[in-house]
Amino acid sequence: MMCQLFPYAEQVTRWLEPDQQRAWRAYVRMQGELNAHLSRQISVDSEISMADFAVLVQLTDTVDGRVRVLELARLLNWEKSRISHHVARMEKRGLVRRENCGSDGRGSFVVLTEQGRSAIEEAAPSHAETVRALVFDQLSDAEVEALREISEKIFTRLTTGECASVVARCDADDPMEVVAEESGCPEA
Amino acid sequence: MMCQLFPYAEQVTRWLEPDQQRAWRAYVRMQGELNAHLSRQISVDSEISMADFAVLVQLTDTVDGRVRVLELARLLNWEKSRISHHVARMEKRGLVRRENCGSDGRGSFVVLTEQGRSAIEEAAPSHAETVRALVFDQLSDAEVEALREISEKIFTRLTTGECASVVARCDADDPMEVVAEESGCPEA
DNA sequence: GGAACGTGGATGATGTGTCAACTATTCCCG
DNA sequence: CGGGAATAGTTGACACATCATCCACGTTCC
Repeated sequence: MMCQLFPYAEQVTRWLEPDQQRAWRAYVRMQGELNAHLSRQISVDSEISMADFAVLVQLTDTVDGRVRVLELARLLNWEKSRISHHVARMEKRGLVRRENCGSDGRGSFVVLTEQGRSAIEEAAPSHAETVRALVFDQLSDAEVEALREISEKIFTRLTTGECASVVARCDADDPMEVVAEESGCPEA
Repeated sequence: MMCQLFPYAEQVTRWLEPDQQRAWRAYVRMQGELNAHLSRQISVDSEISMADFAVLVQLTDTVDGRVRVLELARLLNWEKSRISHHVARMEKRGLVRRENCGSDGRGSFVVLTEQGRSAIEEAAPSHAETVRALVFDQLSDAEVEALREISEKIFTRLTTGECASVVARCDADDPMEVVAEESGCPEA
């Protein structure tokens, strides 16, 4: 590509090296395509979306299938208004329901319904299978390890120091573990 | 995590191995956070979004700053209705304008305006800097190489064979190169 | 020339994410 | 006890992506 954008002599921005540029392009392209593919797969194979799936996983992962709204936001690393809207939509479809919290008049629980439980039980196996087929069947053990290390390094950078302060989200100690947890569920 | 989802004896789904599970969790978490961070950064530091940026890059990358609508969709690997809606919004904000195509009565061009050009010229440097700081400053040369190879392997799997046929998008030979191109602009 | 079919593109409905208020409750401190 | 600050959660406006549908034009082939 010819970069025609910044023909300025006084350009001081540190652009990417050619190697970095190729890697970045490959990554961006891959993650966009992978996200799109996984979203499509789950919504075609079942009646729920990736976001629904994420919420349902968190609910399924508790003993009584009930989680406080902001706790859910924290677990998923979502904004509170996002979780609020999303729970409202899921409630309308019967996947969850809301219950008042007795001990705290402000709070409310999100509770898994039977319909919600069967929805995720239907969706999870093919989703896990897809992740395995698209990602891990392509990679060697060393590459899997490298993927983890690279991801952790970048994630650490994103969530420490001045970066973290920019983030307007619920600070989560364990965000976006959603698919990983289900997909990797080893003892089922 | 205790997987309480599928306590079925007849479970046949091949779940992920523990190592794969950790890698997947790290990846999902990282890419979610990185996407969010880049989107926020670009829209805070400038008047455009990541999607606007992507469109503007493609326009900037041609000699006359004009691209046919579906060509744009192909370049970005977007659906045609997505590009149509998005161009409409960008036109409303003065970043681009549409022009009829003389040689094909059905077609139309998307044309970069002066305002669009200054918008991307304002947005690009800090975006490139952010990508470099968040991603490549964290990685060794070997890791950059690994990231590229991993991404390419997965991308290849996504765009070949039965996978590709599921995709309802414009088949692009060079999709999502957007940020990479700008961020890596070496000769500016 | 014209019917059939493909292509370029727009449109409206719907679901989703973000931001900025806003309400209601609880906490804290004098 | 009273009053401000923090917390839990909702709401509305808006930007965005997807899907199905539609229309205008072009191509092909008879």
